[in-house]
Amino acid sequence: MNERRKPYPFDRIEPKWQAIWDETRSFHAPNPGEENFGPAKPKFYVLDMFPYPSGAGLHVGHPEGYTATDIVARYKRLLGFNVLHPMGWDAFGLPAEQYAIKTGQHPAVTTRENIAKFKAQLKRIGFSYDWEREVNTTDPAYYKWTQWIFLQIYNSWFNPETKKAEPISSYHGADPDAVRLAYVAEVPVNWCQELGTVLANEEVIDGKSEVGGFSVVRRPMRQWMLRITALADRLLDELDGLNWPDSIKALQRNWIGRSEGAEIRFPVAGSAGLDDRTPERGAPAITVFTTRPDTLYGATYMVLAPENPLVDQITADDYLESISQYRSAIAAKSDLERTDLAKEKTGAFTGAFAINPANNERIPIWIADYVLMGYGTGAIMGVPAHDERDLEFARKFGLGVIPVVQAPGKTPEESIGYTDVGTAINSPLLNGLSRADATAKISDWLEQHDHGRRDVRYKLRDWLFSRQRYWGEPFPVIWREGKHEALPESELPLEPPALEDFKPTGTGEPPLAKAKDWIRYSESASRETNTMPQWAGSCWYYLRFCDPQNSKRFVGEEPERYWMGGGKPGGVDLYIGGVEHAVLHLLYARFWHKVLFDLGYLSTPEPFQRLVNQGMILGEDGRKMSKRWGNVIDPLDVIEIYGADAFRCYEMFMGPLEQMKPWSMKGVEGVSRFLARVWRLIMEENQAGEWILSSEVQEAASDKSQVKVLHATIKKVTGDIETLSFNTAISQMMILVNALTNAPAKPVSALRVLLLLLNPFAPHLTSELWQTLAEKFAGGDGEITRHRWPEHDERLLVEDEIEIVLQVNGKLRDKITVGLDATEAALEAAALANQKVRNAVGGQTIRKIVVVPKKLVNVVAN
RNA sequence: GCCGAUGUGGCGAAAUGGCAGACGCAACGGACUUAAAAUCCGUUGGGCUUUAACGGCCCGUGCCGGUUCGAGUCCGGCCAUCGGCACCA
Repeated sequence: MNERRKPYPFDRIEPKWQAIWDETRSFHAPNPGEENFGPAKPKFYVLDMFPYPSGAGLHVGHPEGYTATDIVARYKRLLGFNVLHPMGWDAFGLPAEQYAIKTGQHPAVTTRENIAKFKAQLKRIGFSYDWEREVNTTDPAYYKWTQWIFLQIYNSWFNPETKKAEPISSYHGADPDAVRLAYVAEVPVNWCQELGTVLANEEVIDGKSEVGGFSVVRRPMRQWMLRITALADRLLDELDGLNWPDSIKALQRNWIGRSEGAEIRFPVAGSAGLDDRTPERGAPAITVFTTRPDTLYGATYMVLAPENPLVDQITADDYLESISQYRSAIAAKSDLERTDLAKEKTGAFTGAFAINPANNERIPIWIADYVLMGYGTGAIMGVPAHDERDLEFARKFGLGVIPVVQAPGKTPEESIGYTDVGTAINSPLLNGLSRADATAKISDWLEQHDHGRRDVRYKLRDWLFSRQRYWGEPFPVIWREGKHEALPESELPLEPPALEDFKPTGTGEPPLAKAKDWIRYSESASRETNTMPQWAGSCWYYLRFCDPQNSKRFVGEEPERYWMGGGKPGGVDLYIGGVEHAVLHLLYARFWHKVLFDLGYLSTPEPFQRLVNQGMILGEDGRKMSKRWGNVIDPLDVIEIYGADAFRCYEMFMGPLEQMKPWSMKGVEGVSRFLARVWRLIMEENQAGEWILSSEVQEAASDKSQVKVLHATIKKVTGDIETLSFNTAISQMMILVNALTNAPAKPVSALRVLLLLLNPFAPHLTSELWQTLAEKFAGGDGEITRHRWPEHDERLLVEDEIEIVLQVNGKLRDKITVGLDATEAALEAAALANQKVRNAVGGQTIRKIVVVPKKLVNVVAN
């Protein structure tokens, strides 16, 4: 590529200003009590989702959100806010460890290198982070508090009466370990052999690991769990008050998956061939969960999940073999095969019967893999007339259909999906009732007769919180005689052992188990060898940013109150990041936050008040950027050619922040041209080819049309930054620059306003030009960042004459210019006198004339 | 299947129910230049029309309908694309 002349010297001014900002601590946000803290200033906390510092460095997706928050941060500072705008590193996690295993380098080393690279790249883009607040989740001074928070969770329980997390000391039951918010359970988990670890449900996509895409199997293991389900209702209900995209709220609601219904108990009647004999061995009843208790009369069979332990107790001797065969066949299937919707229903009869409590009918009990052990009670009542899946099963195995609610003029089978229009039939207690009434009545009846009770179930599972990996926070827990205990707070941070070999063991035993000395805690106690998942550190980093150096507390009370609480509605004022965290990070962080809030450590119940997701940036070919397509754009390459300011502005000019949009180098060039035009408004080249202040820059007054466009721009840019409509803000500044370019004289006052408006977008360019103007013209002393955001004067936007649109039957016919004070009658008269309007009306009769003052006249005729 | 988002020129896009396509890209024309690049100025949704000239007329925001003096925008019903969830009882 031939060396072309830079349109303006960004390669000189960008490093210059980045150095000045560092030296003068331009973007340090003082905490209450700190030097230079202004108590009168309102606070604004604007946060990015901190990155995982991968070896590949930044891609163009990172700076999209970061530029948006940086513009808001710089704008709010100019408005006089005390702005918290921090950055840090989510540095624990699988990729660093996988890389370490491959290269033999310790993950701490690669992590340190990657962070240095990321940080240099971010600085190169000119972000105004307060680097004095940098945090790193793998720093013992940080994860000390991650471990401490785990202990707070471990030492609490959810009190159903207060609906709050409380210290475990307020629990008066026999076994506190049964109610802790962090507990150990032997549960079927997602085991990934390739990664050598278990994974949370949220980390498994289509039966494969989210990281690496390796296959994941179900396997029972003893694991640490966090009781997030206890907070399910609050996590659901408190979404309502948040300023988040509806789509993200919907994703979380969907993930929590609240269903209201009832638990119903069906007594087991006896085995086939042993009519009506009460069984002697166990299994007195099967409990099901249903969202449709009003269809109880239609239950013609029952189904247990194949894994349900009750199967062993109820299966009749003659059926033991066929049931056993079916269960083995199902166990051999992967999750993916099992959940394949297209496949036919399968199942096997247990030989046992249950009694429908509503009508005392004997109904057969089957097992089938369309019933899942993990949801509800692992058992259902089969109601073929009201559930398509049950109908399919009943048809295949001939299990009868009794309509309970029937649509008018439809057969029972046709009634499925139309039940709402009918009223109950074939249901002695419920006949004639609407669905809502029938549900209420049967629920009351079940409770009165002790056959069941109202119940709520969630799709949300408790959070599987342990991993069999090396590169994570060790649990601050020891084991003594088979029981877990919290490590004393004084022993935090608990650092992992310095292992030479940190590869997964392949057996499910964590790598830390290899560190025999480290494991041994005392004569009688040993350490927990699992580690925490990557999510742990990111669950609370936004809190640490408020007070990152505090060695006494995870966050000081006063800084927390100031940055997170104080003003209503509180919390992080603006949080921008990728949509991929809709149900993982954002749900986990809310959970931790609520527990800490309940325990009295925090001043607001929700962490993130306003959330925005930036859209993905695609390659120039419209495909997702990927090495495979060779369409990956490296931000540093772009900055090399066009400069950081052009890069920032282009990313914001591409289109709406939240929208997915393709990259265009031509587009970058266009924005770069715009910035060069701004430069040349103020600078010109002398004979020697040096840039000097342009002779056209003068201390003159702006003319009327300049004043108008200037104030329109102040108004538009201010409003657009508030709504994050950066693309239209830049458009408006282009209009202003075009107007100034055409003017023979460039008034200093107008230029200064332009520079202030553009400063959040192109901070280097505007800083340099501001300084250049200050050298010759009074009134601009000091850095641009110390000045005030301009305000527009509405009176200067008012036009003397306005253009009025003339329509006939809603179609544009002409435009006329009238005085501002034209009355409605005058407008009407002007319209009727207009030749084009008269032509359009022709011989028709005028029925009506609509006059919208200052806008239009519409003549309706036919 | 359920939930959510999106659909406007050659392209990225803009438009409190009131002039559709601001701004930018690309393209074309012009100025400057020995020439090119850069820069500056202009034209640019489609169609029809001999308009001498200021032009004139029709169509146009995924599709069908509705509300309204007036719909890209509001309402109802479809279609397509993308994303999420999915045998959750």
